[in-house]
Amino acid sequence: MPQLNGGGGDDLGANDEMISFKDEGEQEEKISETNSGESDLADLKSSLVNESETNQSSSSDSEAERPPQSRHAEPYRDKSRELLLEEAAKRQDGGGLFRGPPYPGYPFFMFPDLANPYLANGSLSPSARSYLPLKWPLFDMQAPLPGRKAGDDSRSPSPAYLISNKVPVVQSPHHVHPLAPILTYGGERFVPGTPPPIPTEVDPKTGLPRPSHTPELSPYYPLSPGAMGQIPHLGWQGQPLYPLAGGFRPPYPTALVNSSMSSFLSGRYPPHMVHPSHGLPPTGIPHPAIVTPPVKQEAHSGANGSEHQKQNSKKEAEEKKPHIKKPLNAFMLFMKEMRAKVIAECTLKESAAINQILGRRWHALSREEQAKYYELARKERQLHSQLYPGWSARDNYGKKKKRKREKQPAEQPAVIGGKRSVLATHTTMTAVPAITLLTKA
DNA sequence: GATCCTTTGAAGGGC
DNA sequence: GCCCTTCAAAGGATC
Repeated sequence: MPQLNGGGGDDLGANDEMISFKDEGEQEEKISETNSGESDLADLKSSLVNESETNQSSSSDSEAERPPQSRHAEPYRDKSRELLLEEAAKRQDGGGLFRGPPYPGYPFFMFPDLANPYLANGSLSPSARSYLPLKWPLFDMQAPLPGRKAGDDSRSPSPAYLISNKVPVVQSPHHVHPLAPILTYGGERFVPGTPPPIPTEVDPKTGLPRPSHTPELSPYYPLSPGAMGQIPHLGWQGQPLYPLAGGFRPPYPTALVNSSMSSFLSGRYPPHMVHPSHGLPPTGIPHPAIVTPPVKQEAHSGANGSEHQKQNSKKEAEEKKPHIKKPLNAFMLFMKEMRAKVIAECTLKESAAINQILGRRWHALSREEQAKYYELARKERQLHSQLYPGWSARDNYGKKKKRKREKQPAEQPAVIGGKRSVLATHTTMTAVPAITLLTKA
């Protein structure tokens, strides 16, 4: 269990999160990756292409030689890492000064007045002004981007790749904030110049009407805090953001900015109002972790009588329960951030291959960088638990139907679930997990 | 259309 | 406390 410190301080150093992952082999790998830059990408790509070569030269890969459970067998308890986390905590809680966030993934942590970015006269505070362009770079801010005139960009205001829900294979890094994926839990872009029909638009996925932001809404959302409750979700890919206190909506309640999350949530989102059975926070904005299952229209045959109807109604009631997803862990947050970048760099689209690359990059991250993701994930879990007190990850068990995996002899590690794992045979890197998977089975 | 693949981490049950 | 299983994201591949 994560050791969430219920006390006043922000528990930044959940020790159990600091898992050892650096053995000698990985250090070597890290060094090599650091030195070679993107060479690992090219290596991996070539390895994915050239199966036989990789298999024959697998001994060079340090990860392949690493004991499968080494990371878990040696839990990381480095004091220096704890100190780093403490330092991060101090920066978050005590600073009060907006500094360039060492990790842009959660700049709001460094933004002490996010909860109330308004001055007494109702205008946006200077710090909020400086923050918002960072937070929503897709907005046409008053200050144009360097080398780009405002309103002069042919890609603006509504380039196709901004409208698309899909992550473009190649996209301009100037337009998409590198952290947009993890900032918003999705890919639905906010397009300043192409306001959707008013007052509602239909979610293509759910088919349900959803409110849309209107042109009246400034990109800065300089609304009074009271008015913000009326603002519909600003998430993308149909996935709303977390509810927001204050004048605009970051992916998490701005209570994350400081350590007053508990008071914020207790005052704004009483547990009974955010209970899973309810599914919606008081703003009417569902948590991004919620996925409402589509209502199936089943043909009722009157022959089976009430028994069948009872079963159906029970089934329907089960289906109507909003599916609250697990909060993302550190690696998932990292993946959301980096996926588009990797896709753009290597033109790979297959998630399995991309995830392998991301896994290597994850290991290549410095401890400080990883700690930031761990911290972000911890906040995520904390918020999730506050929003859905009764929720358990176990609730989602069995909702994903999985095919039964046939047990395979250890001599055939590349065959998983009756299907040949191409990637596992392509790279020694994945041979270990594949084997581990089989041994588990 | 559903599931697999692939990654890491969190969580919970079983022993 | 350790081990195992499941799920979280993502999209092409496969069933």
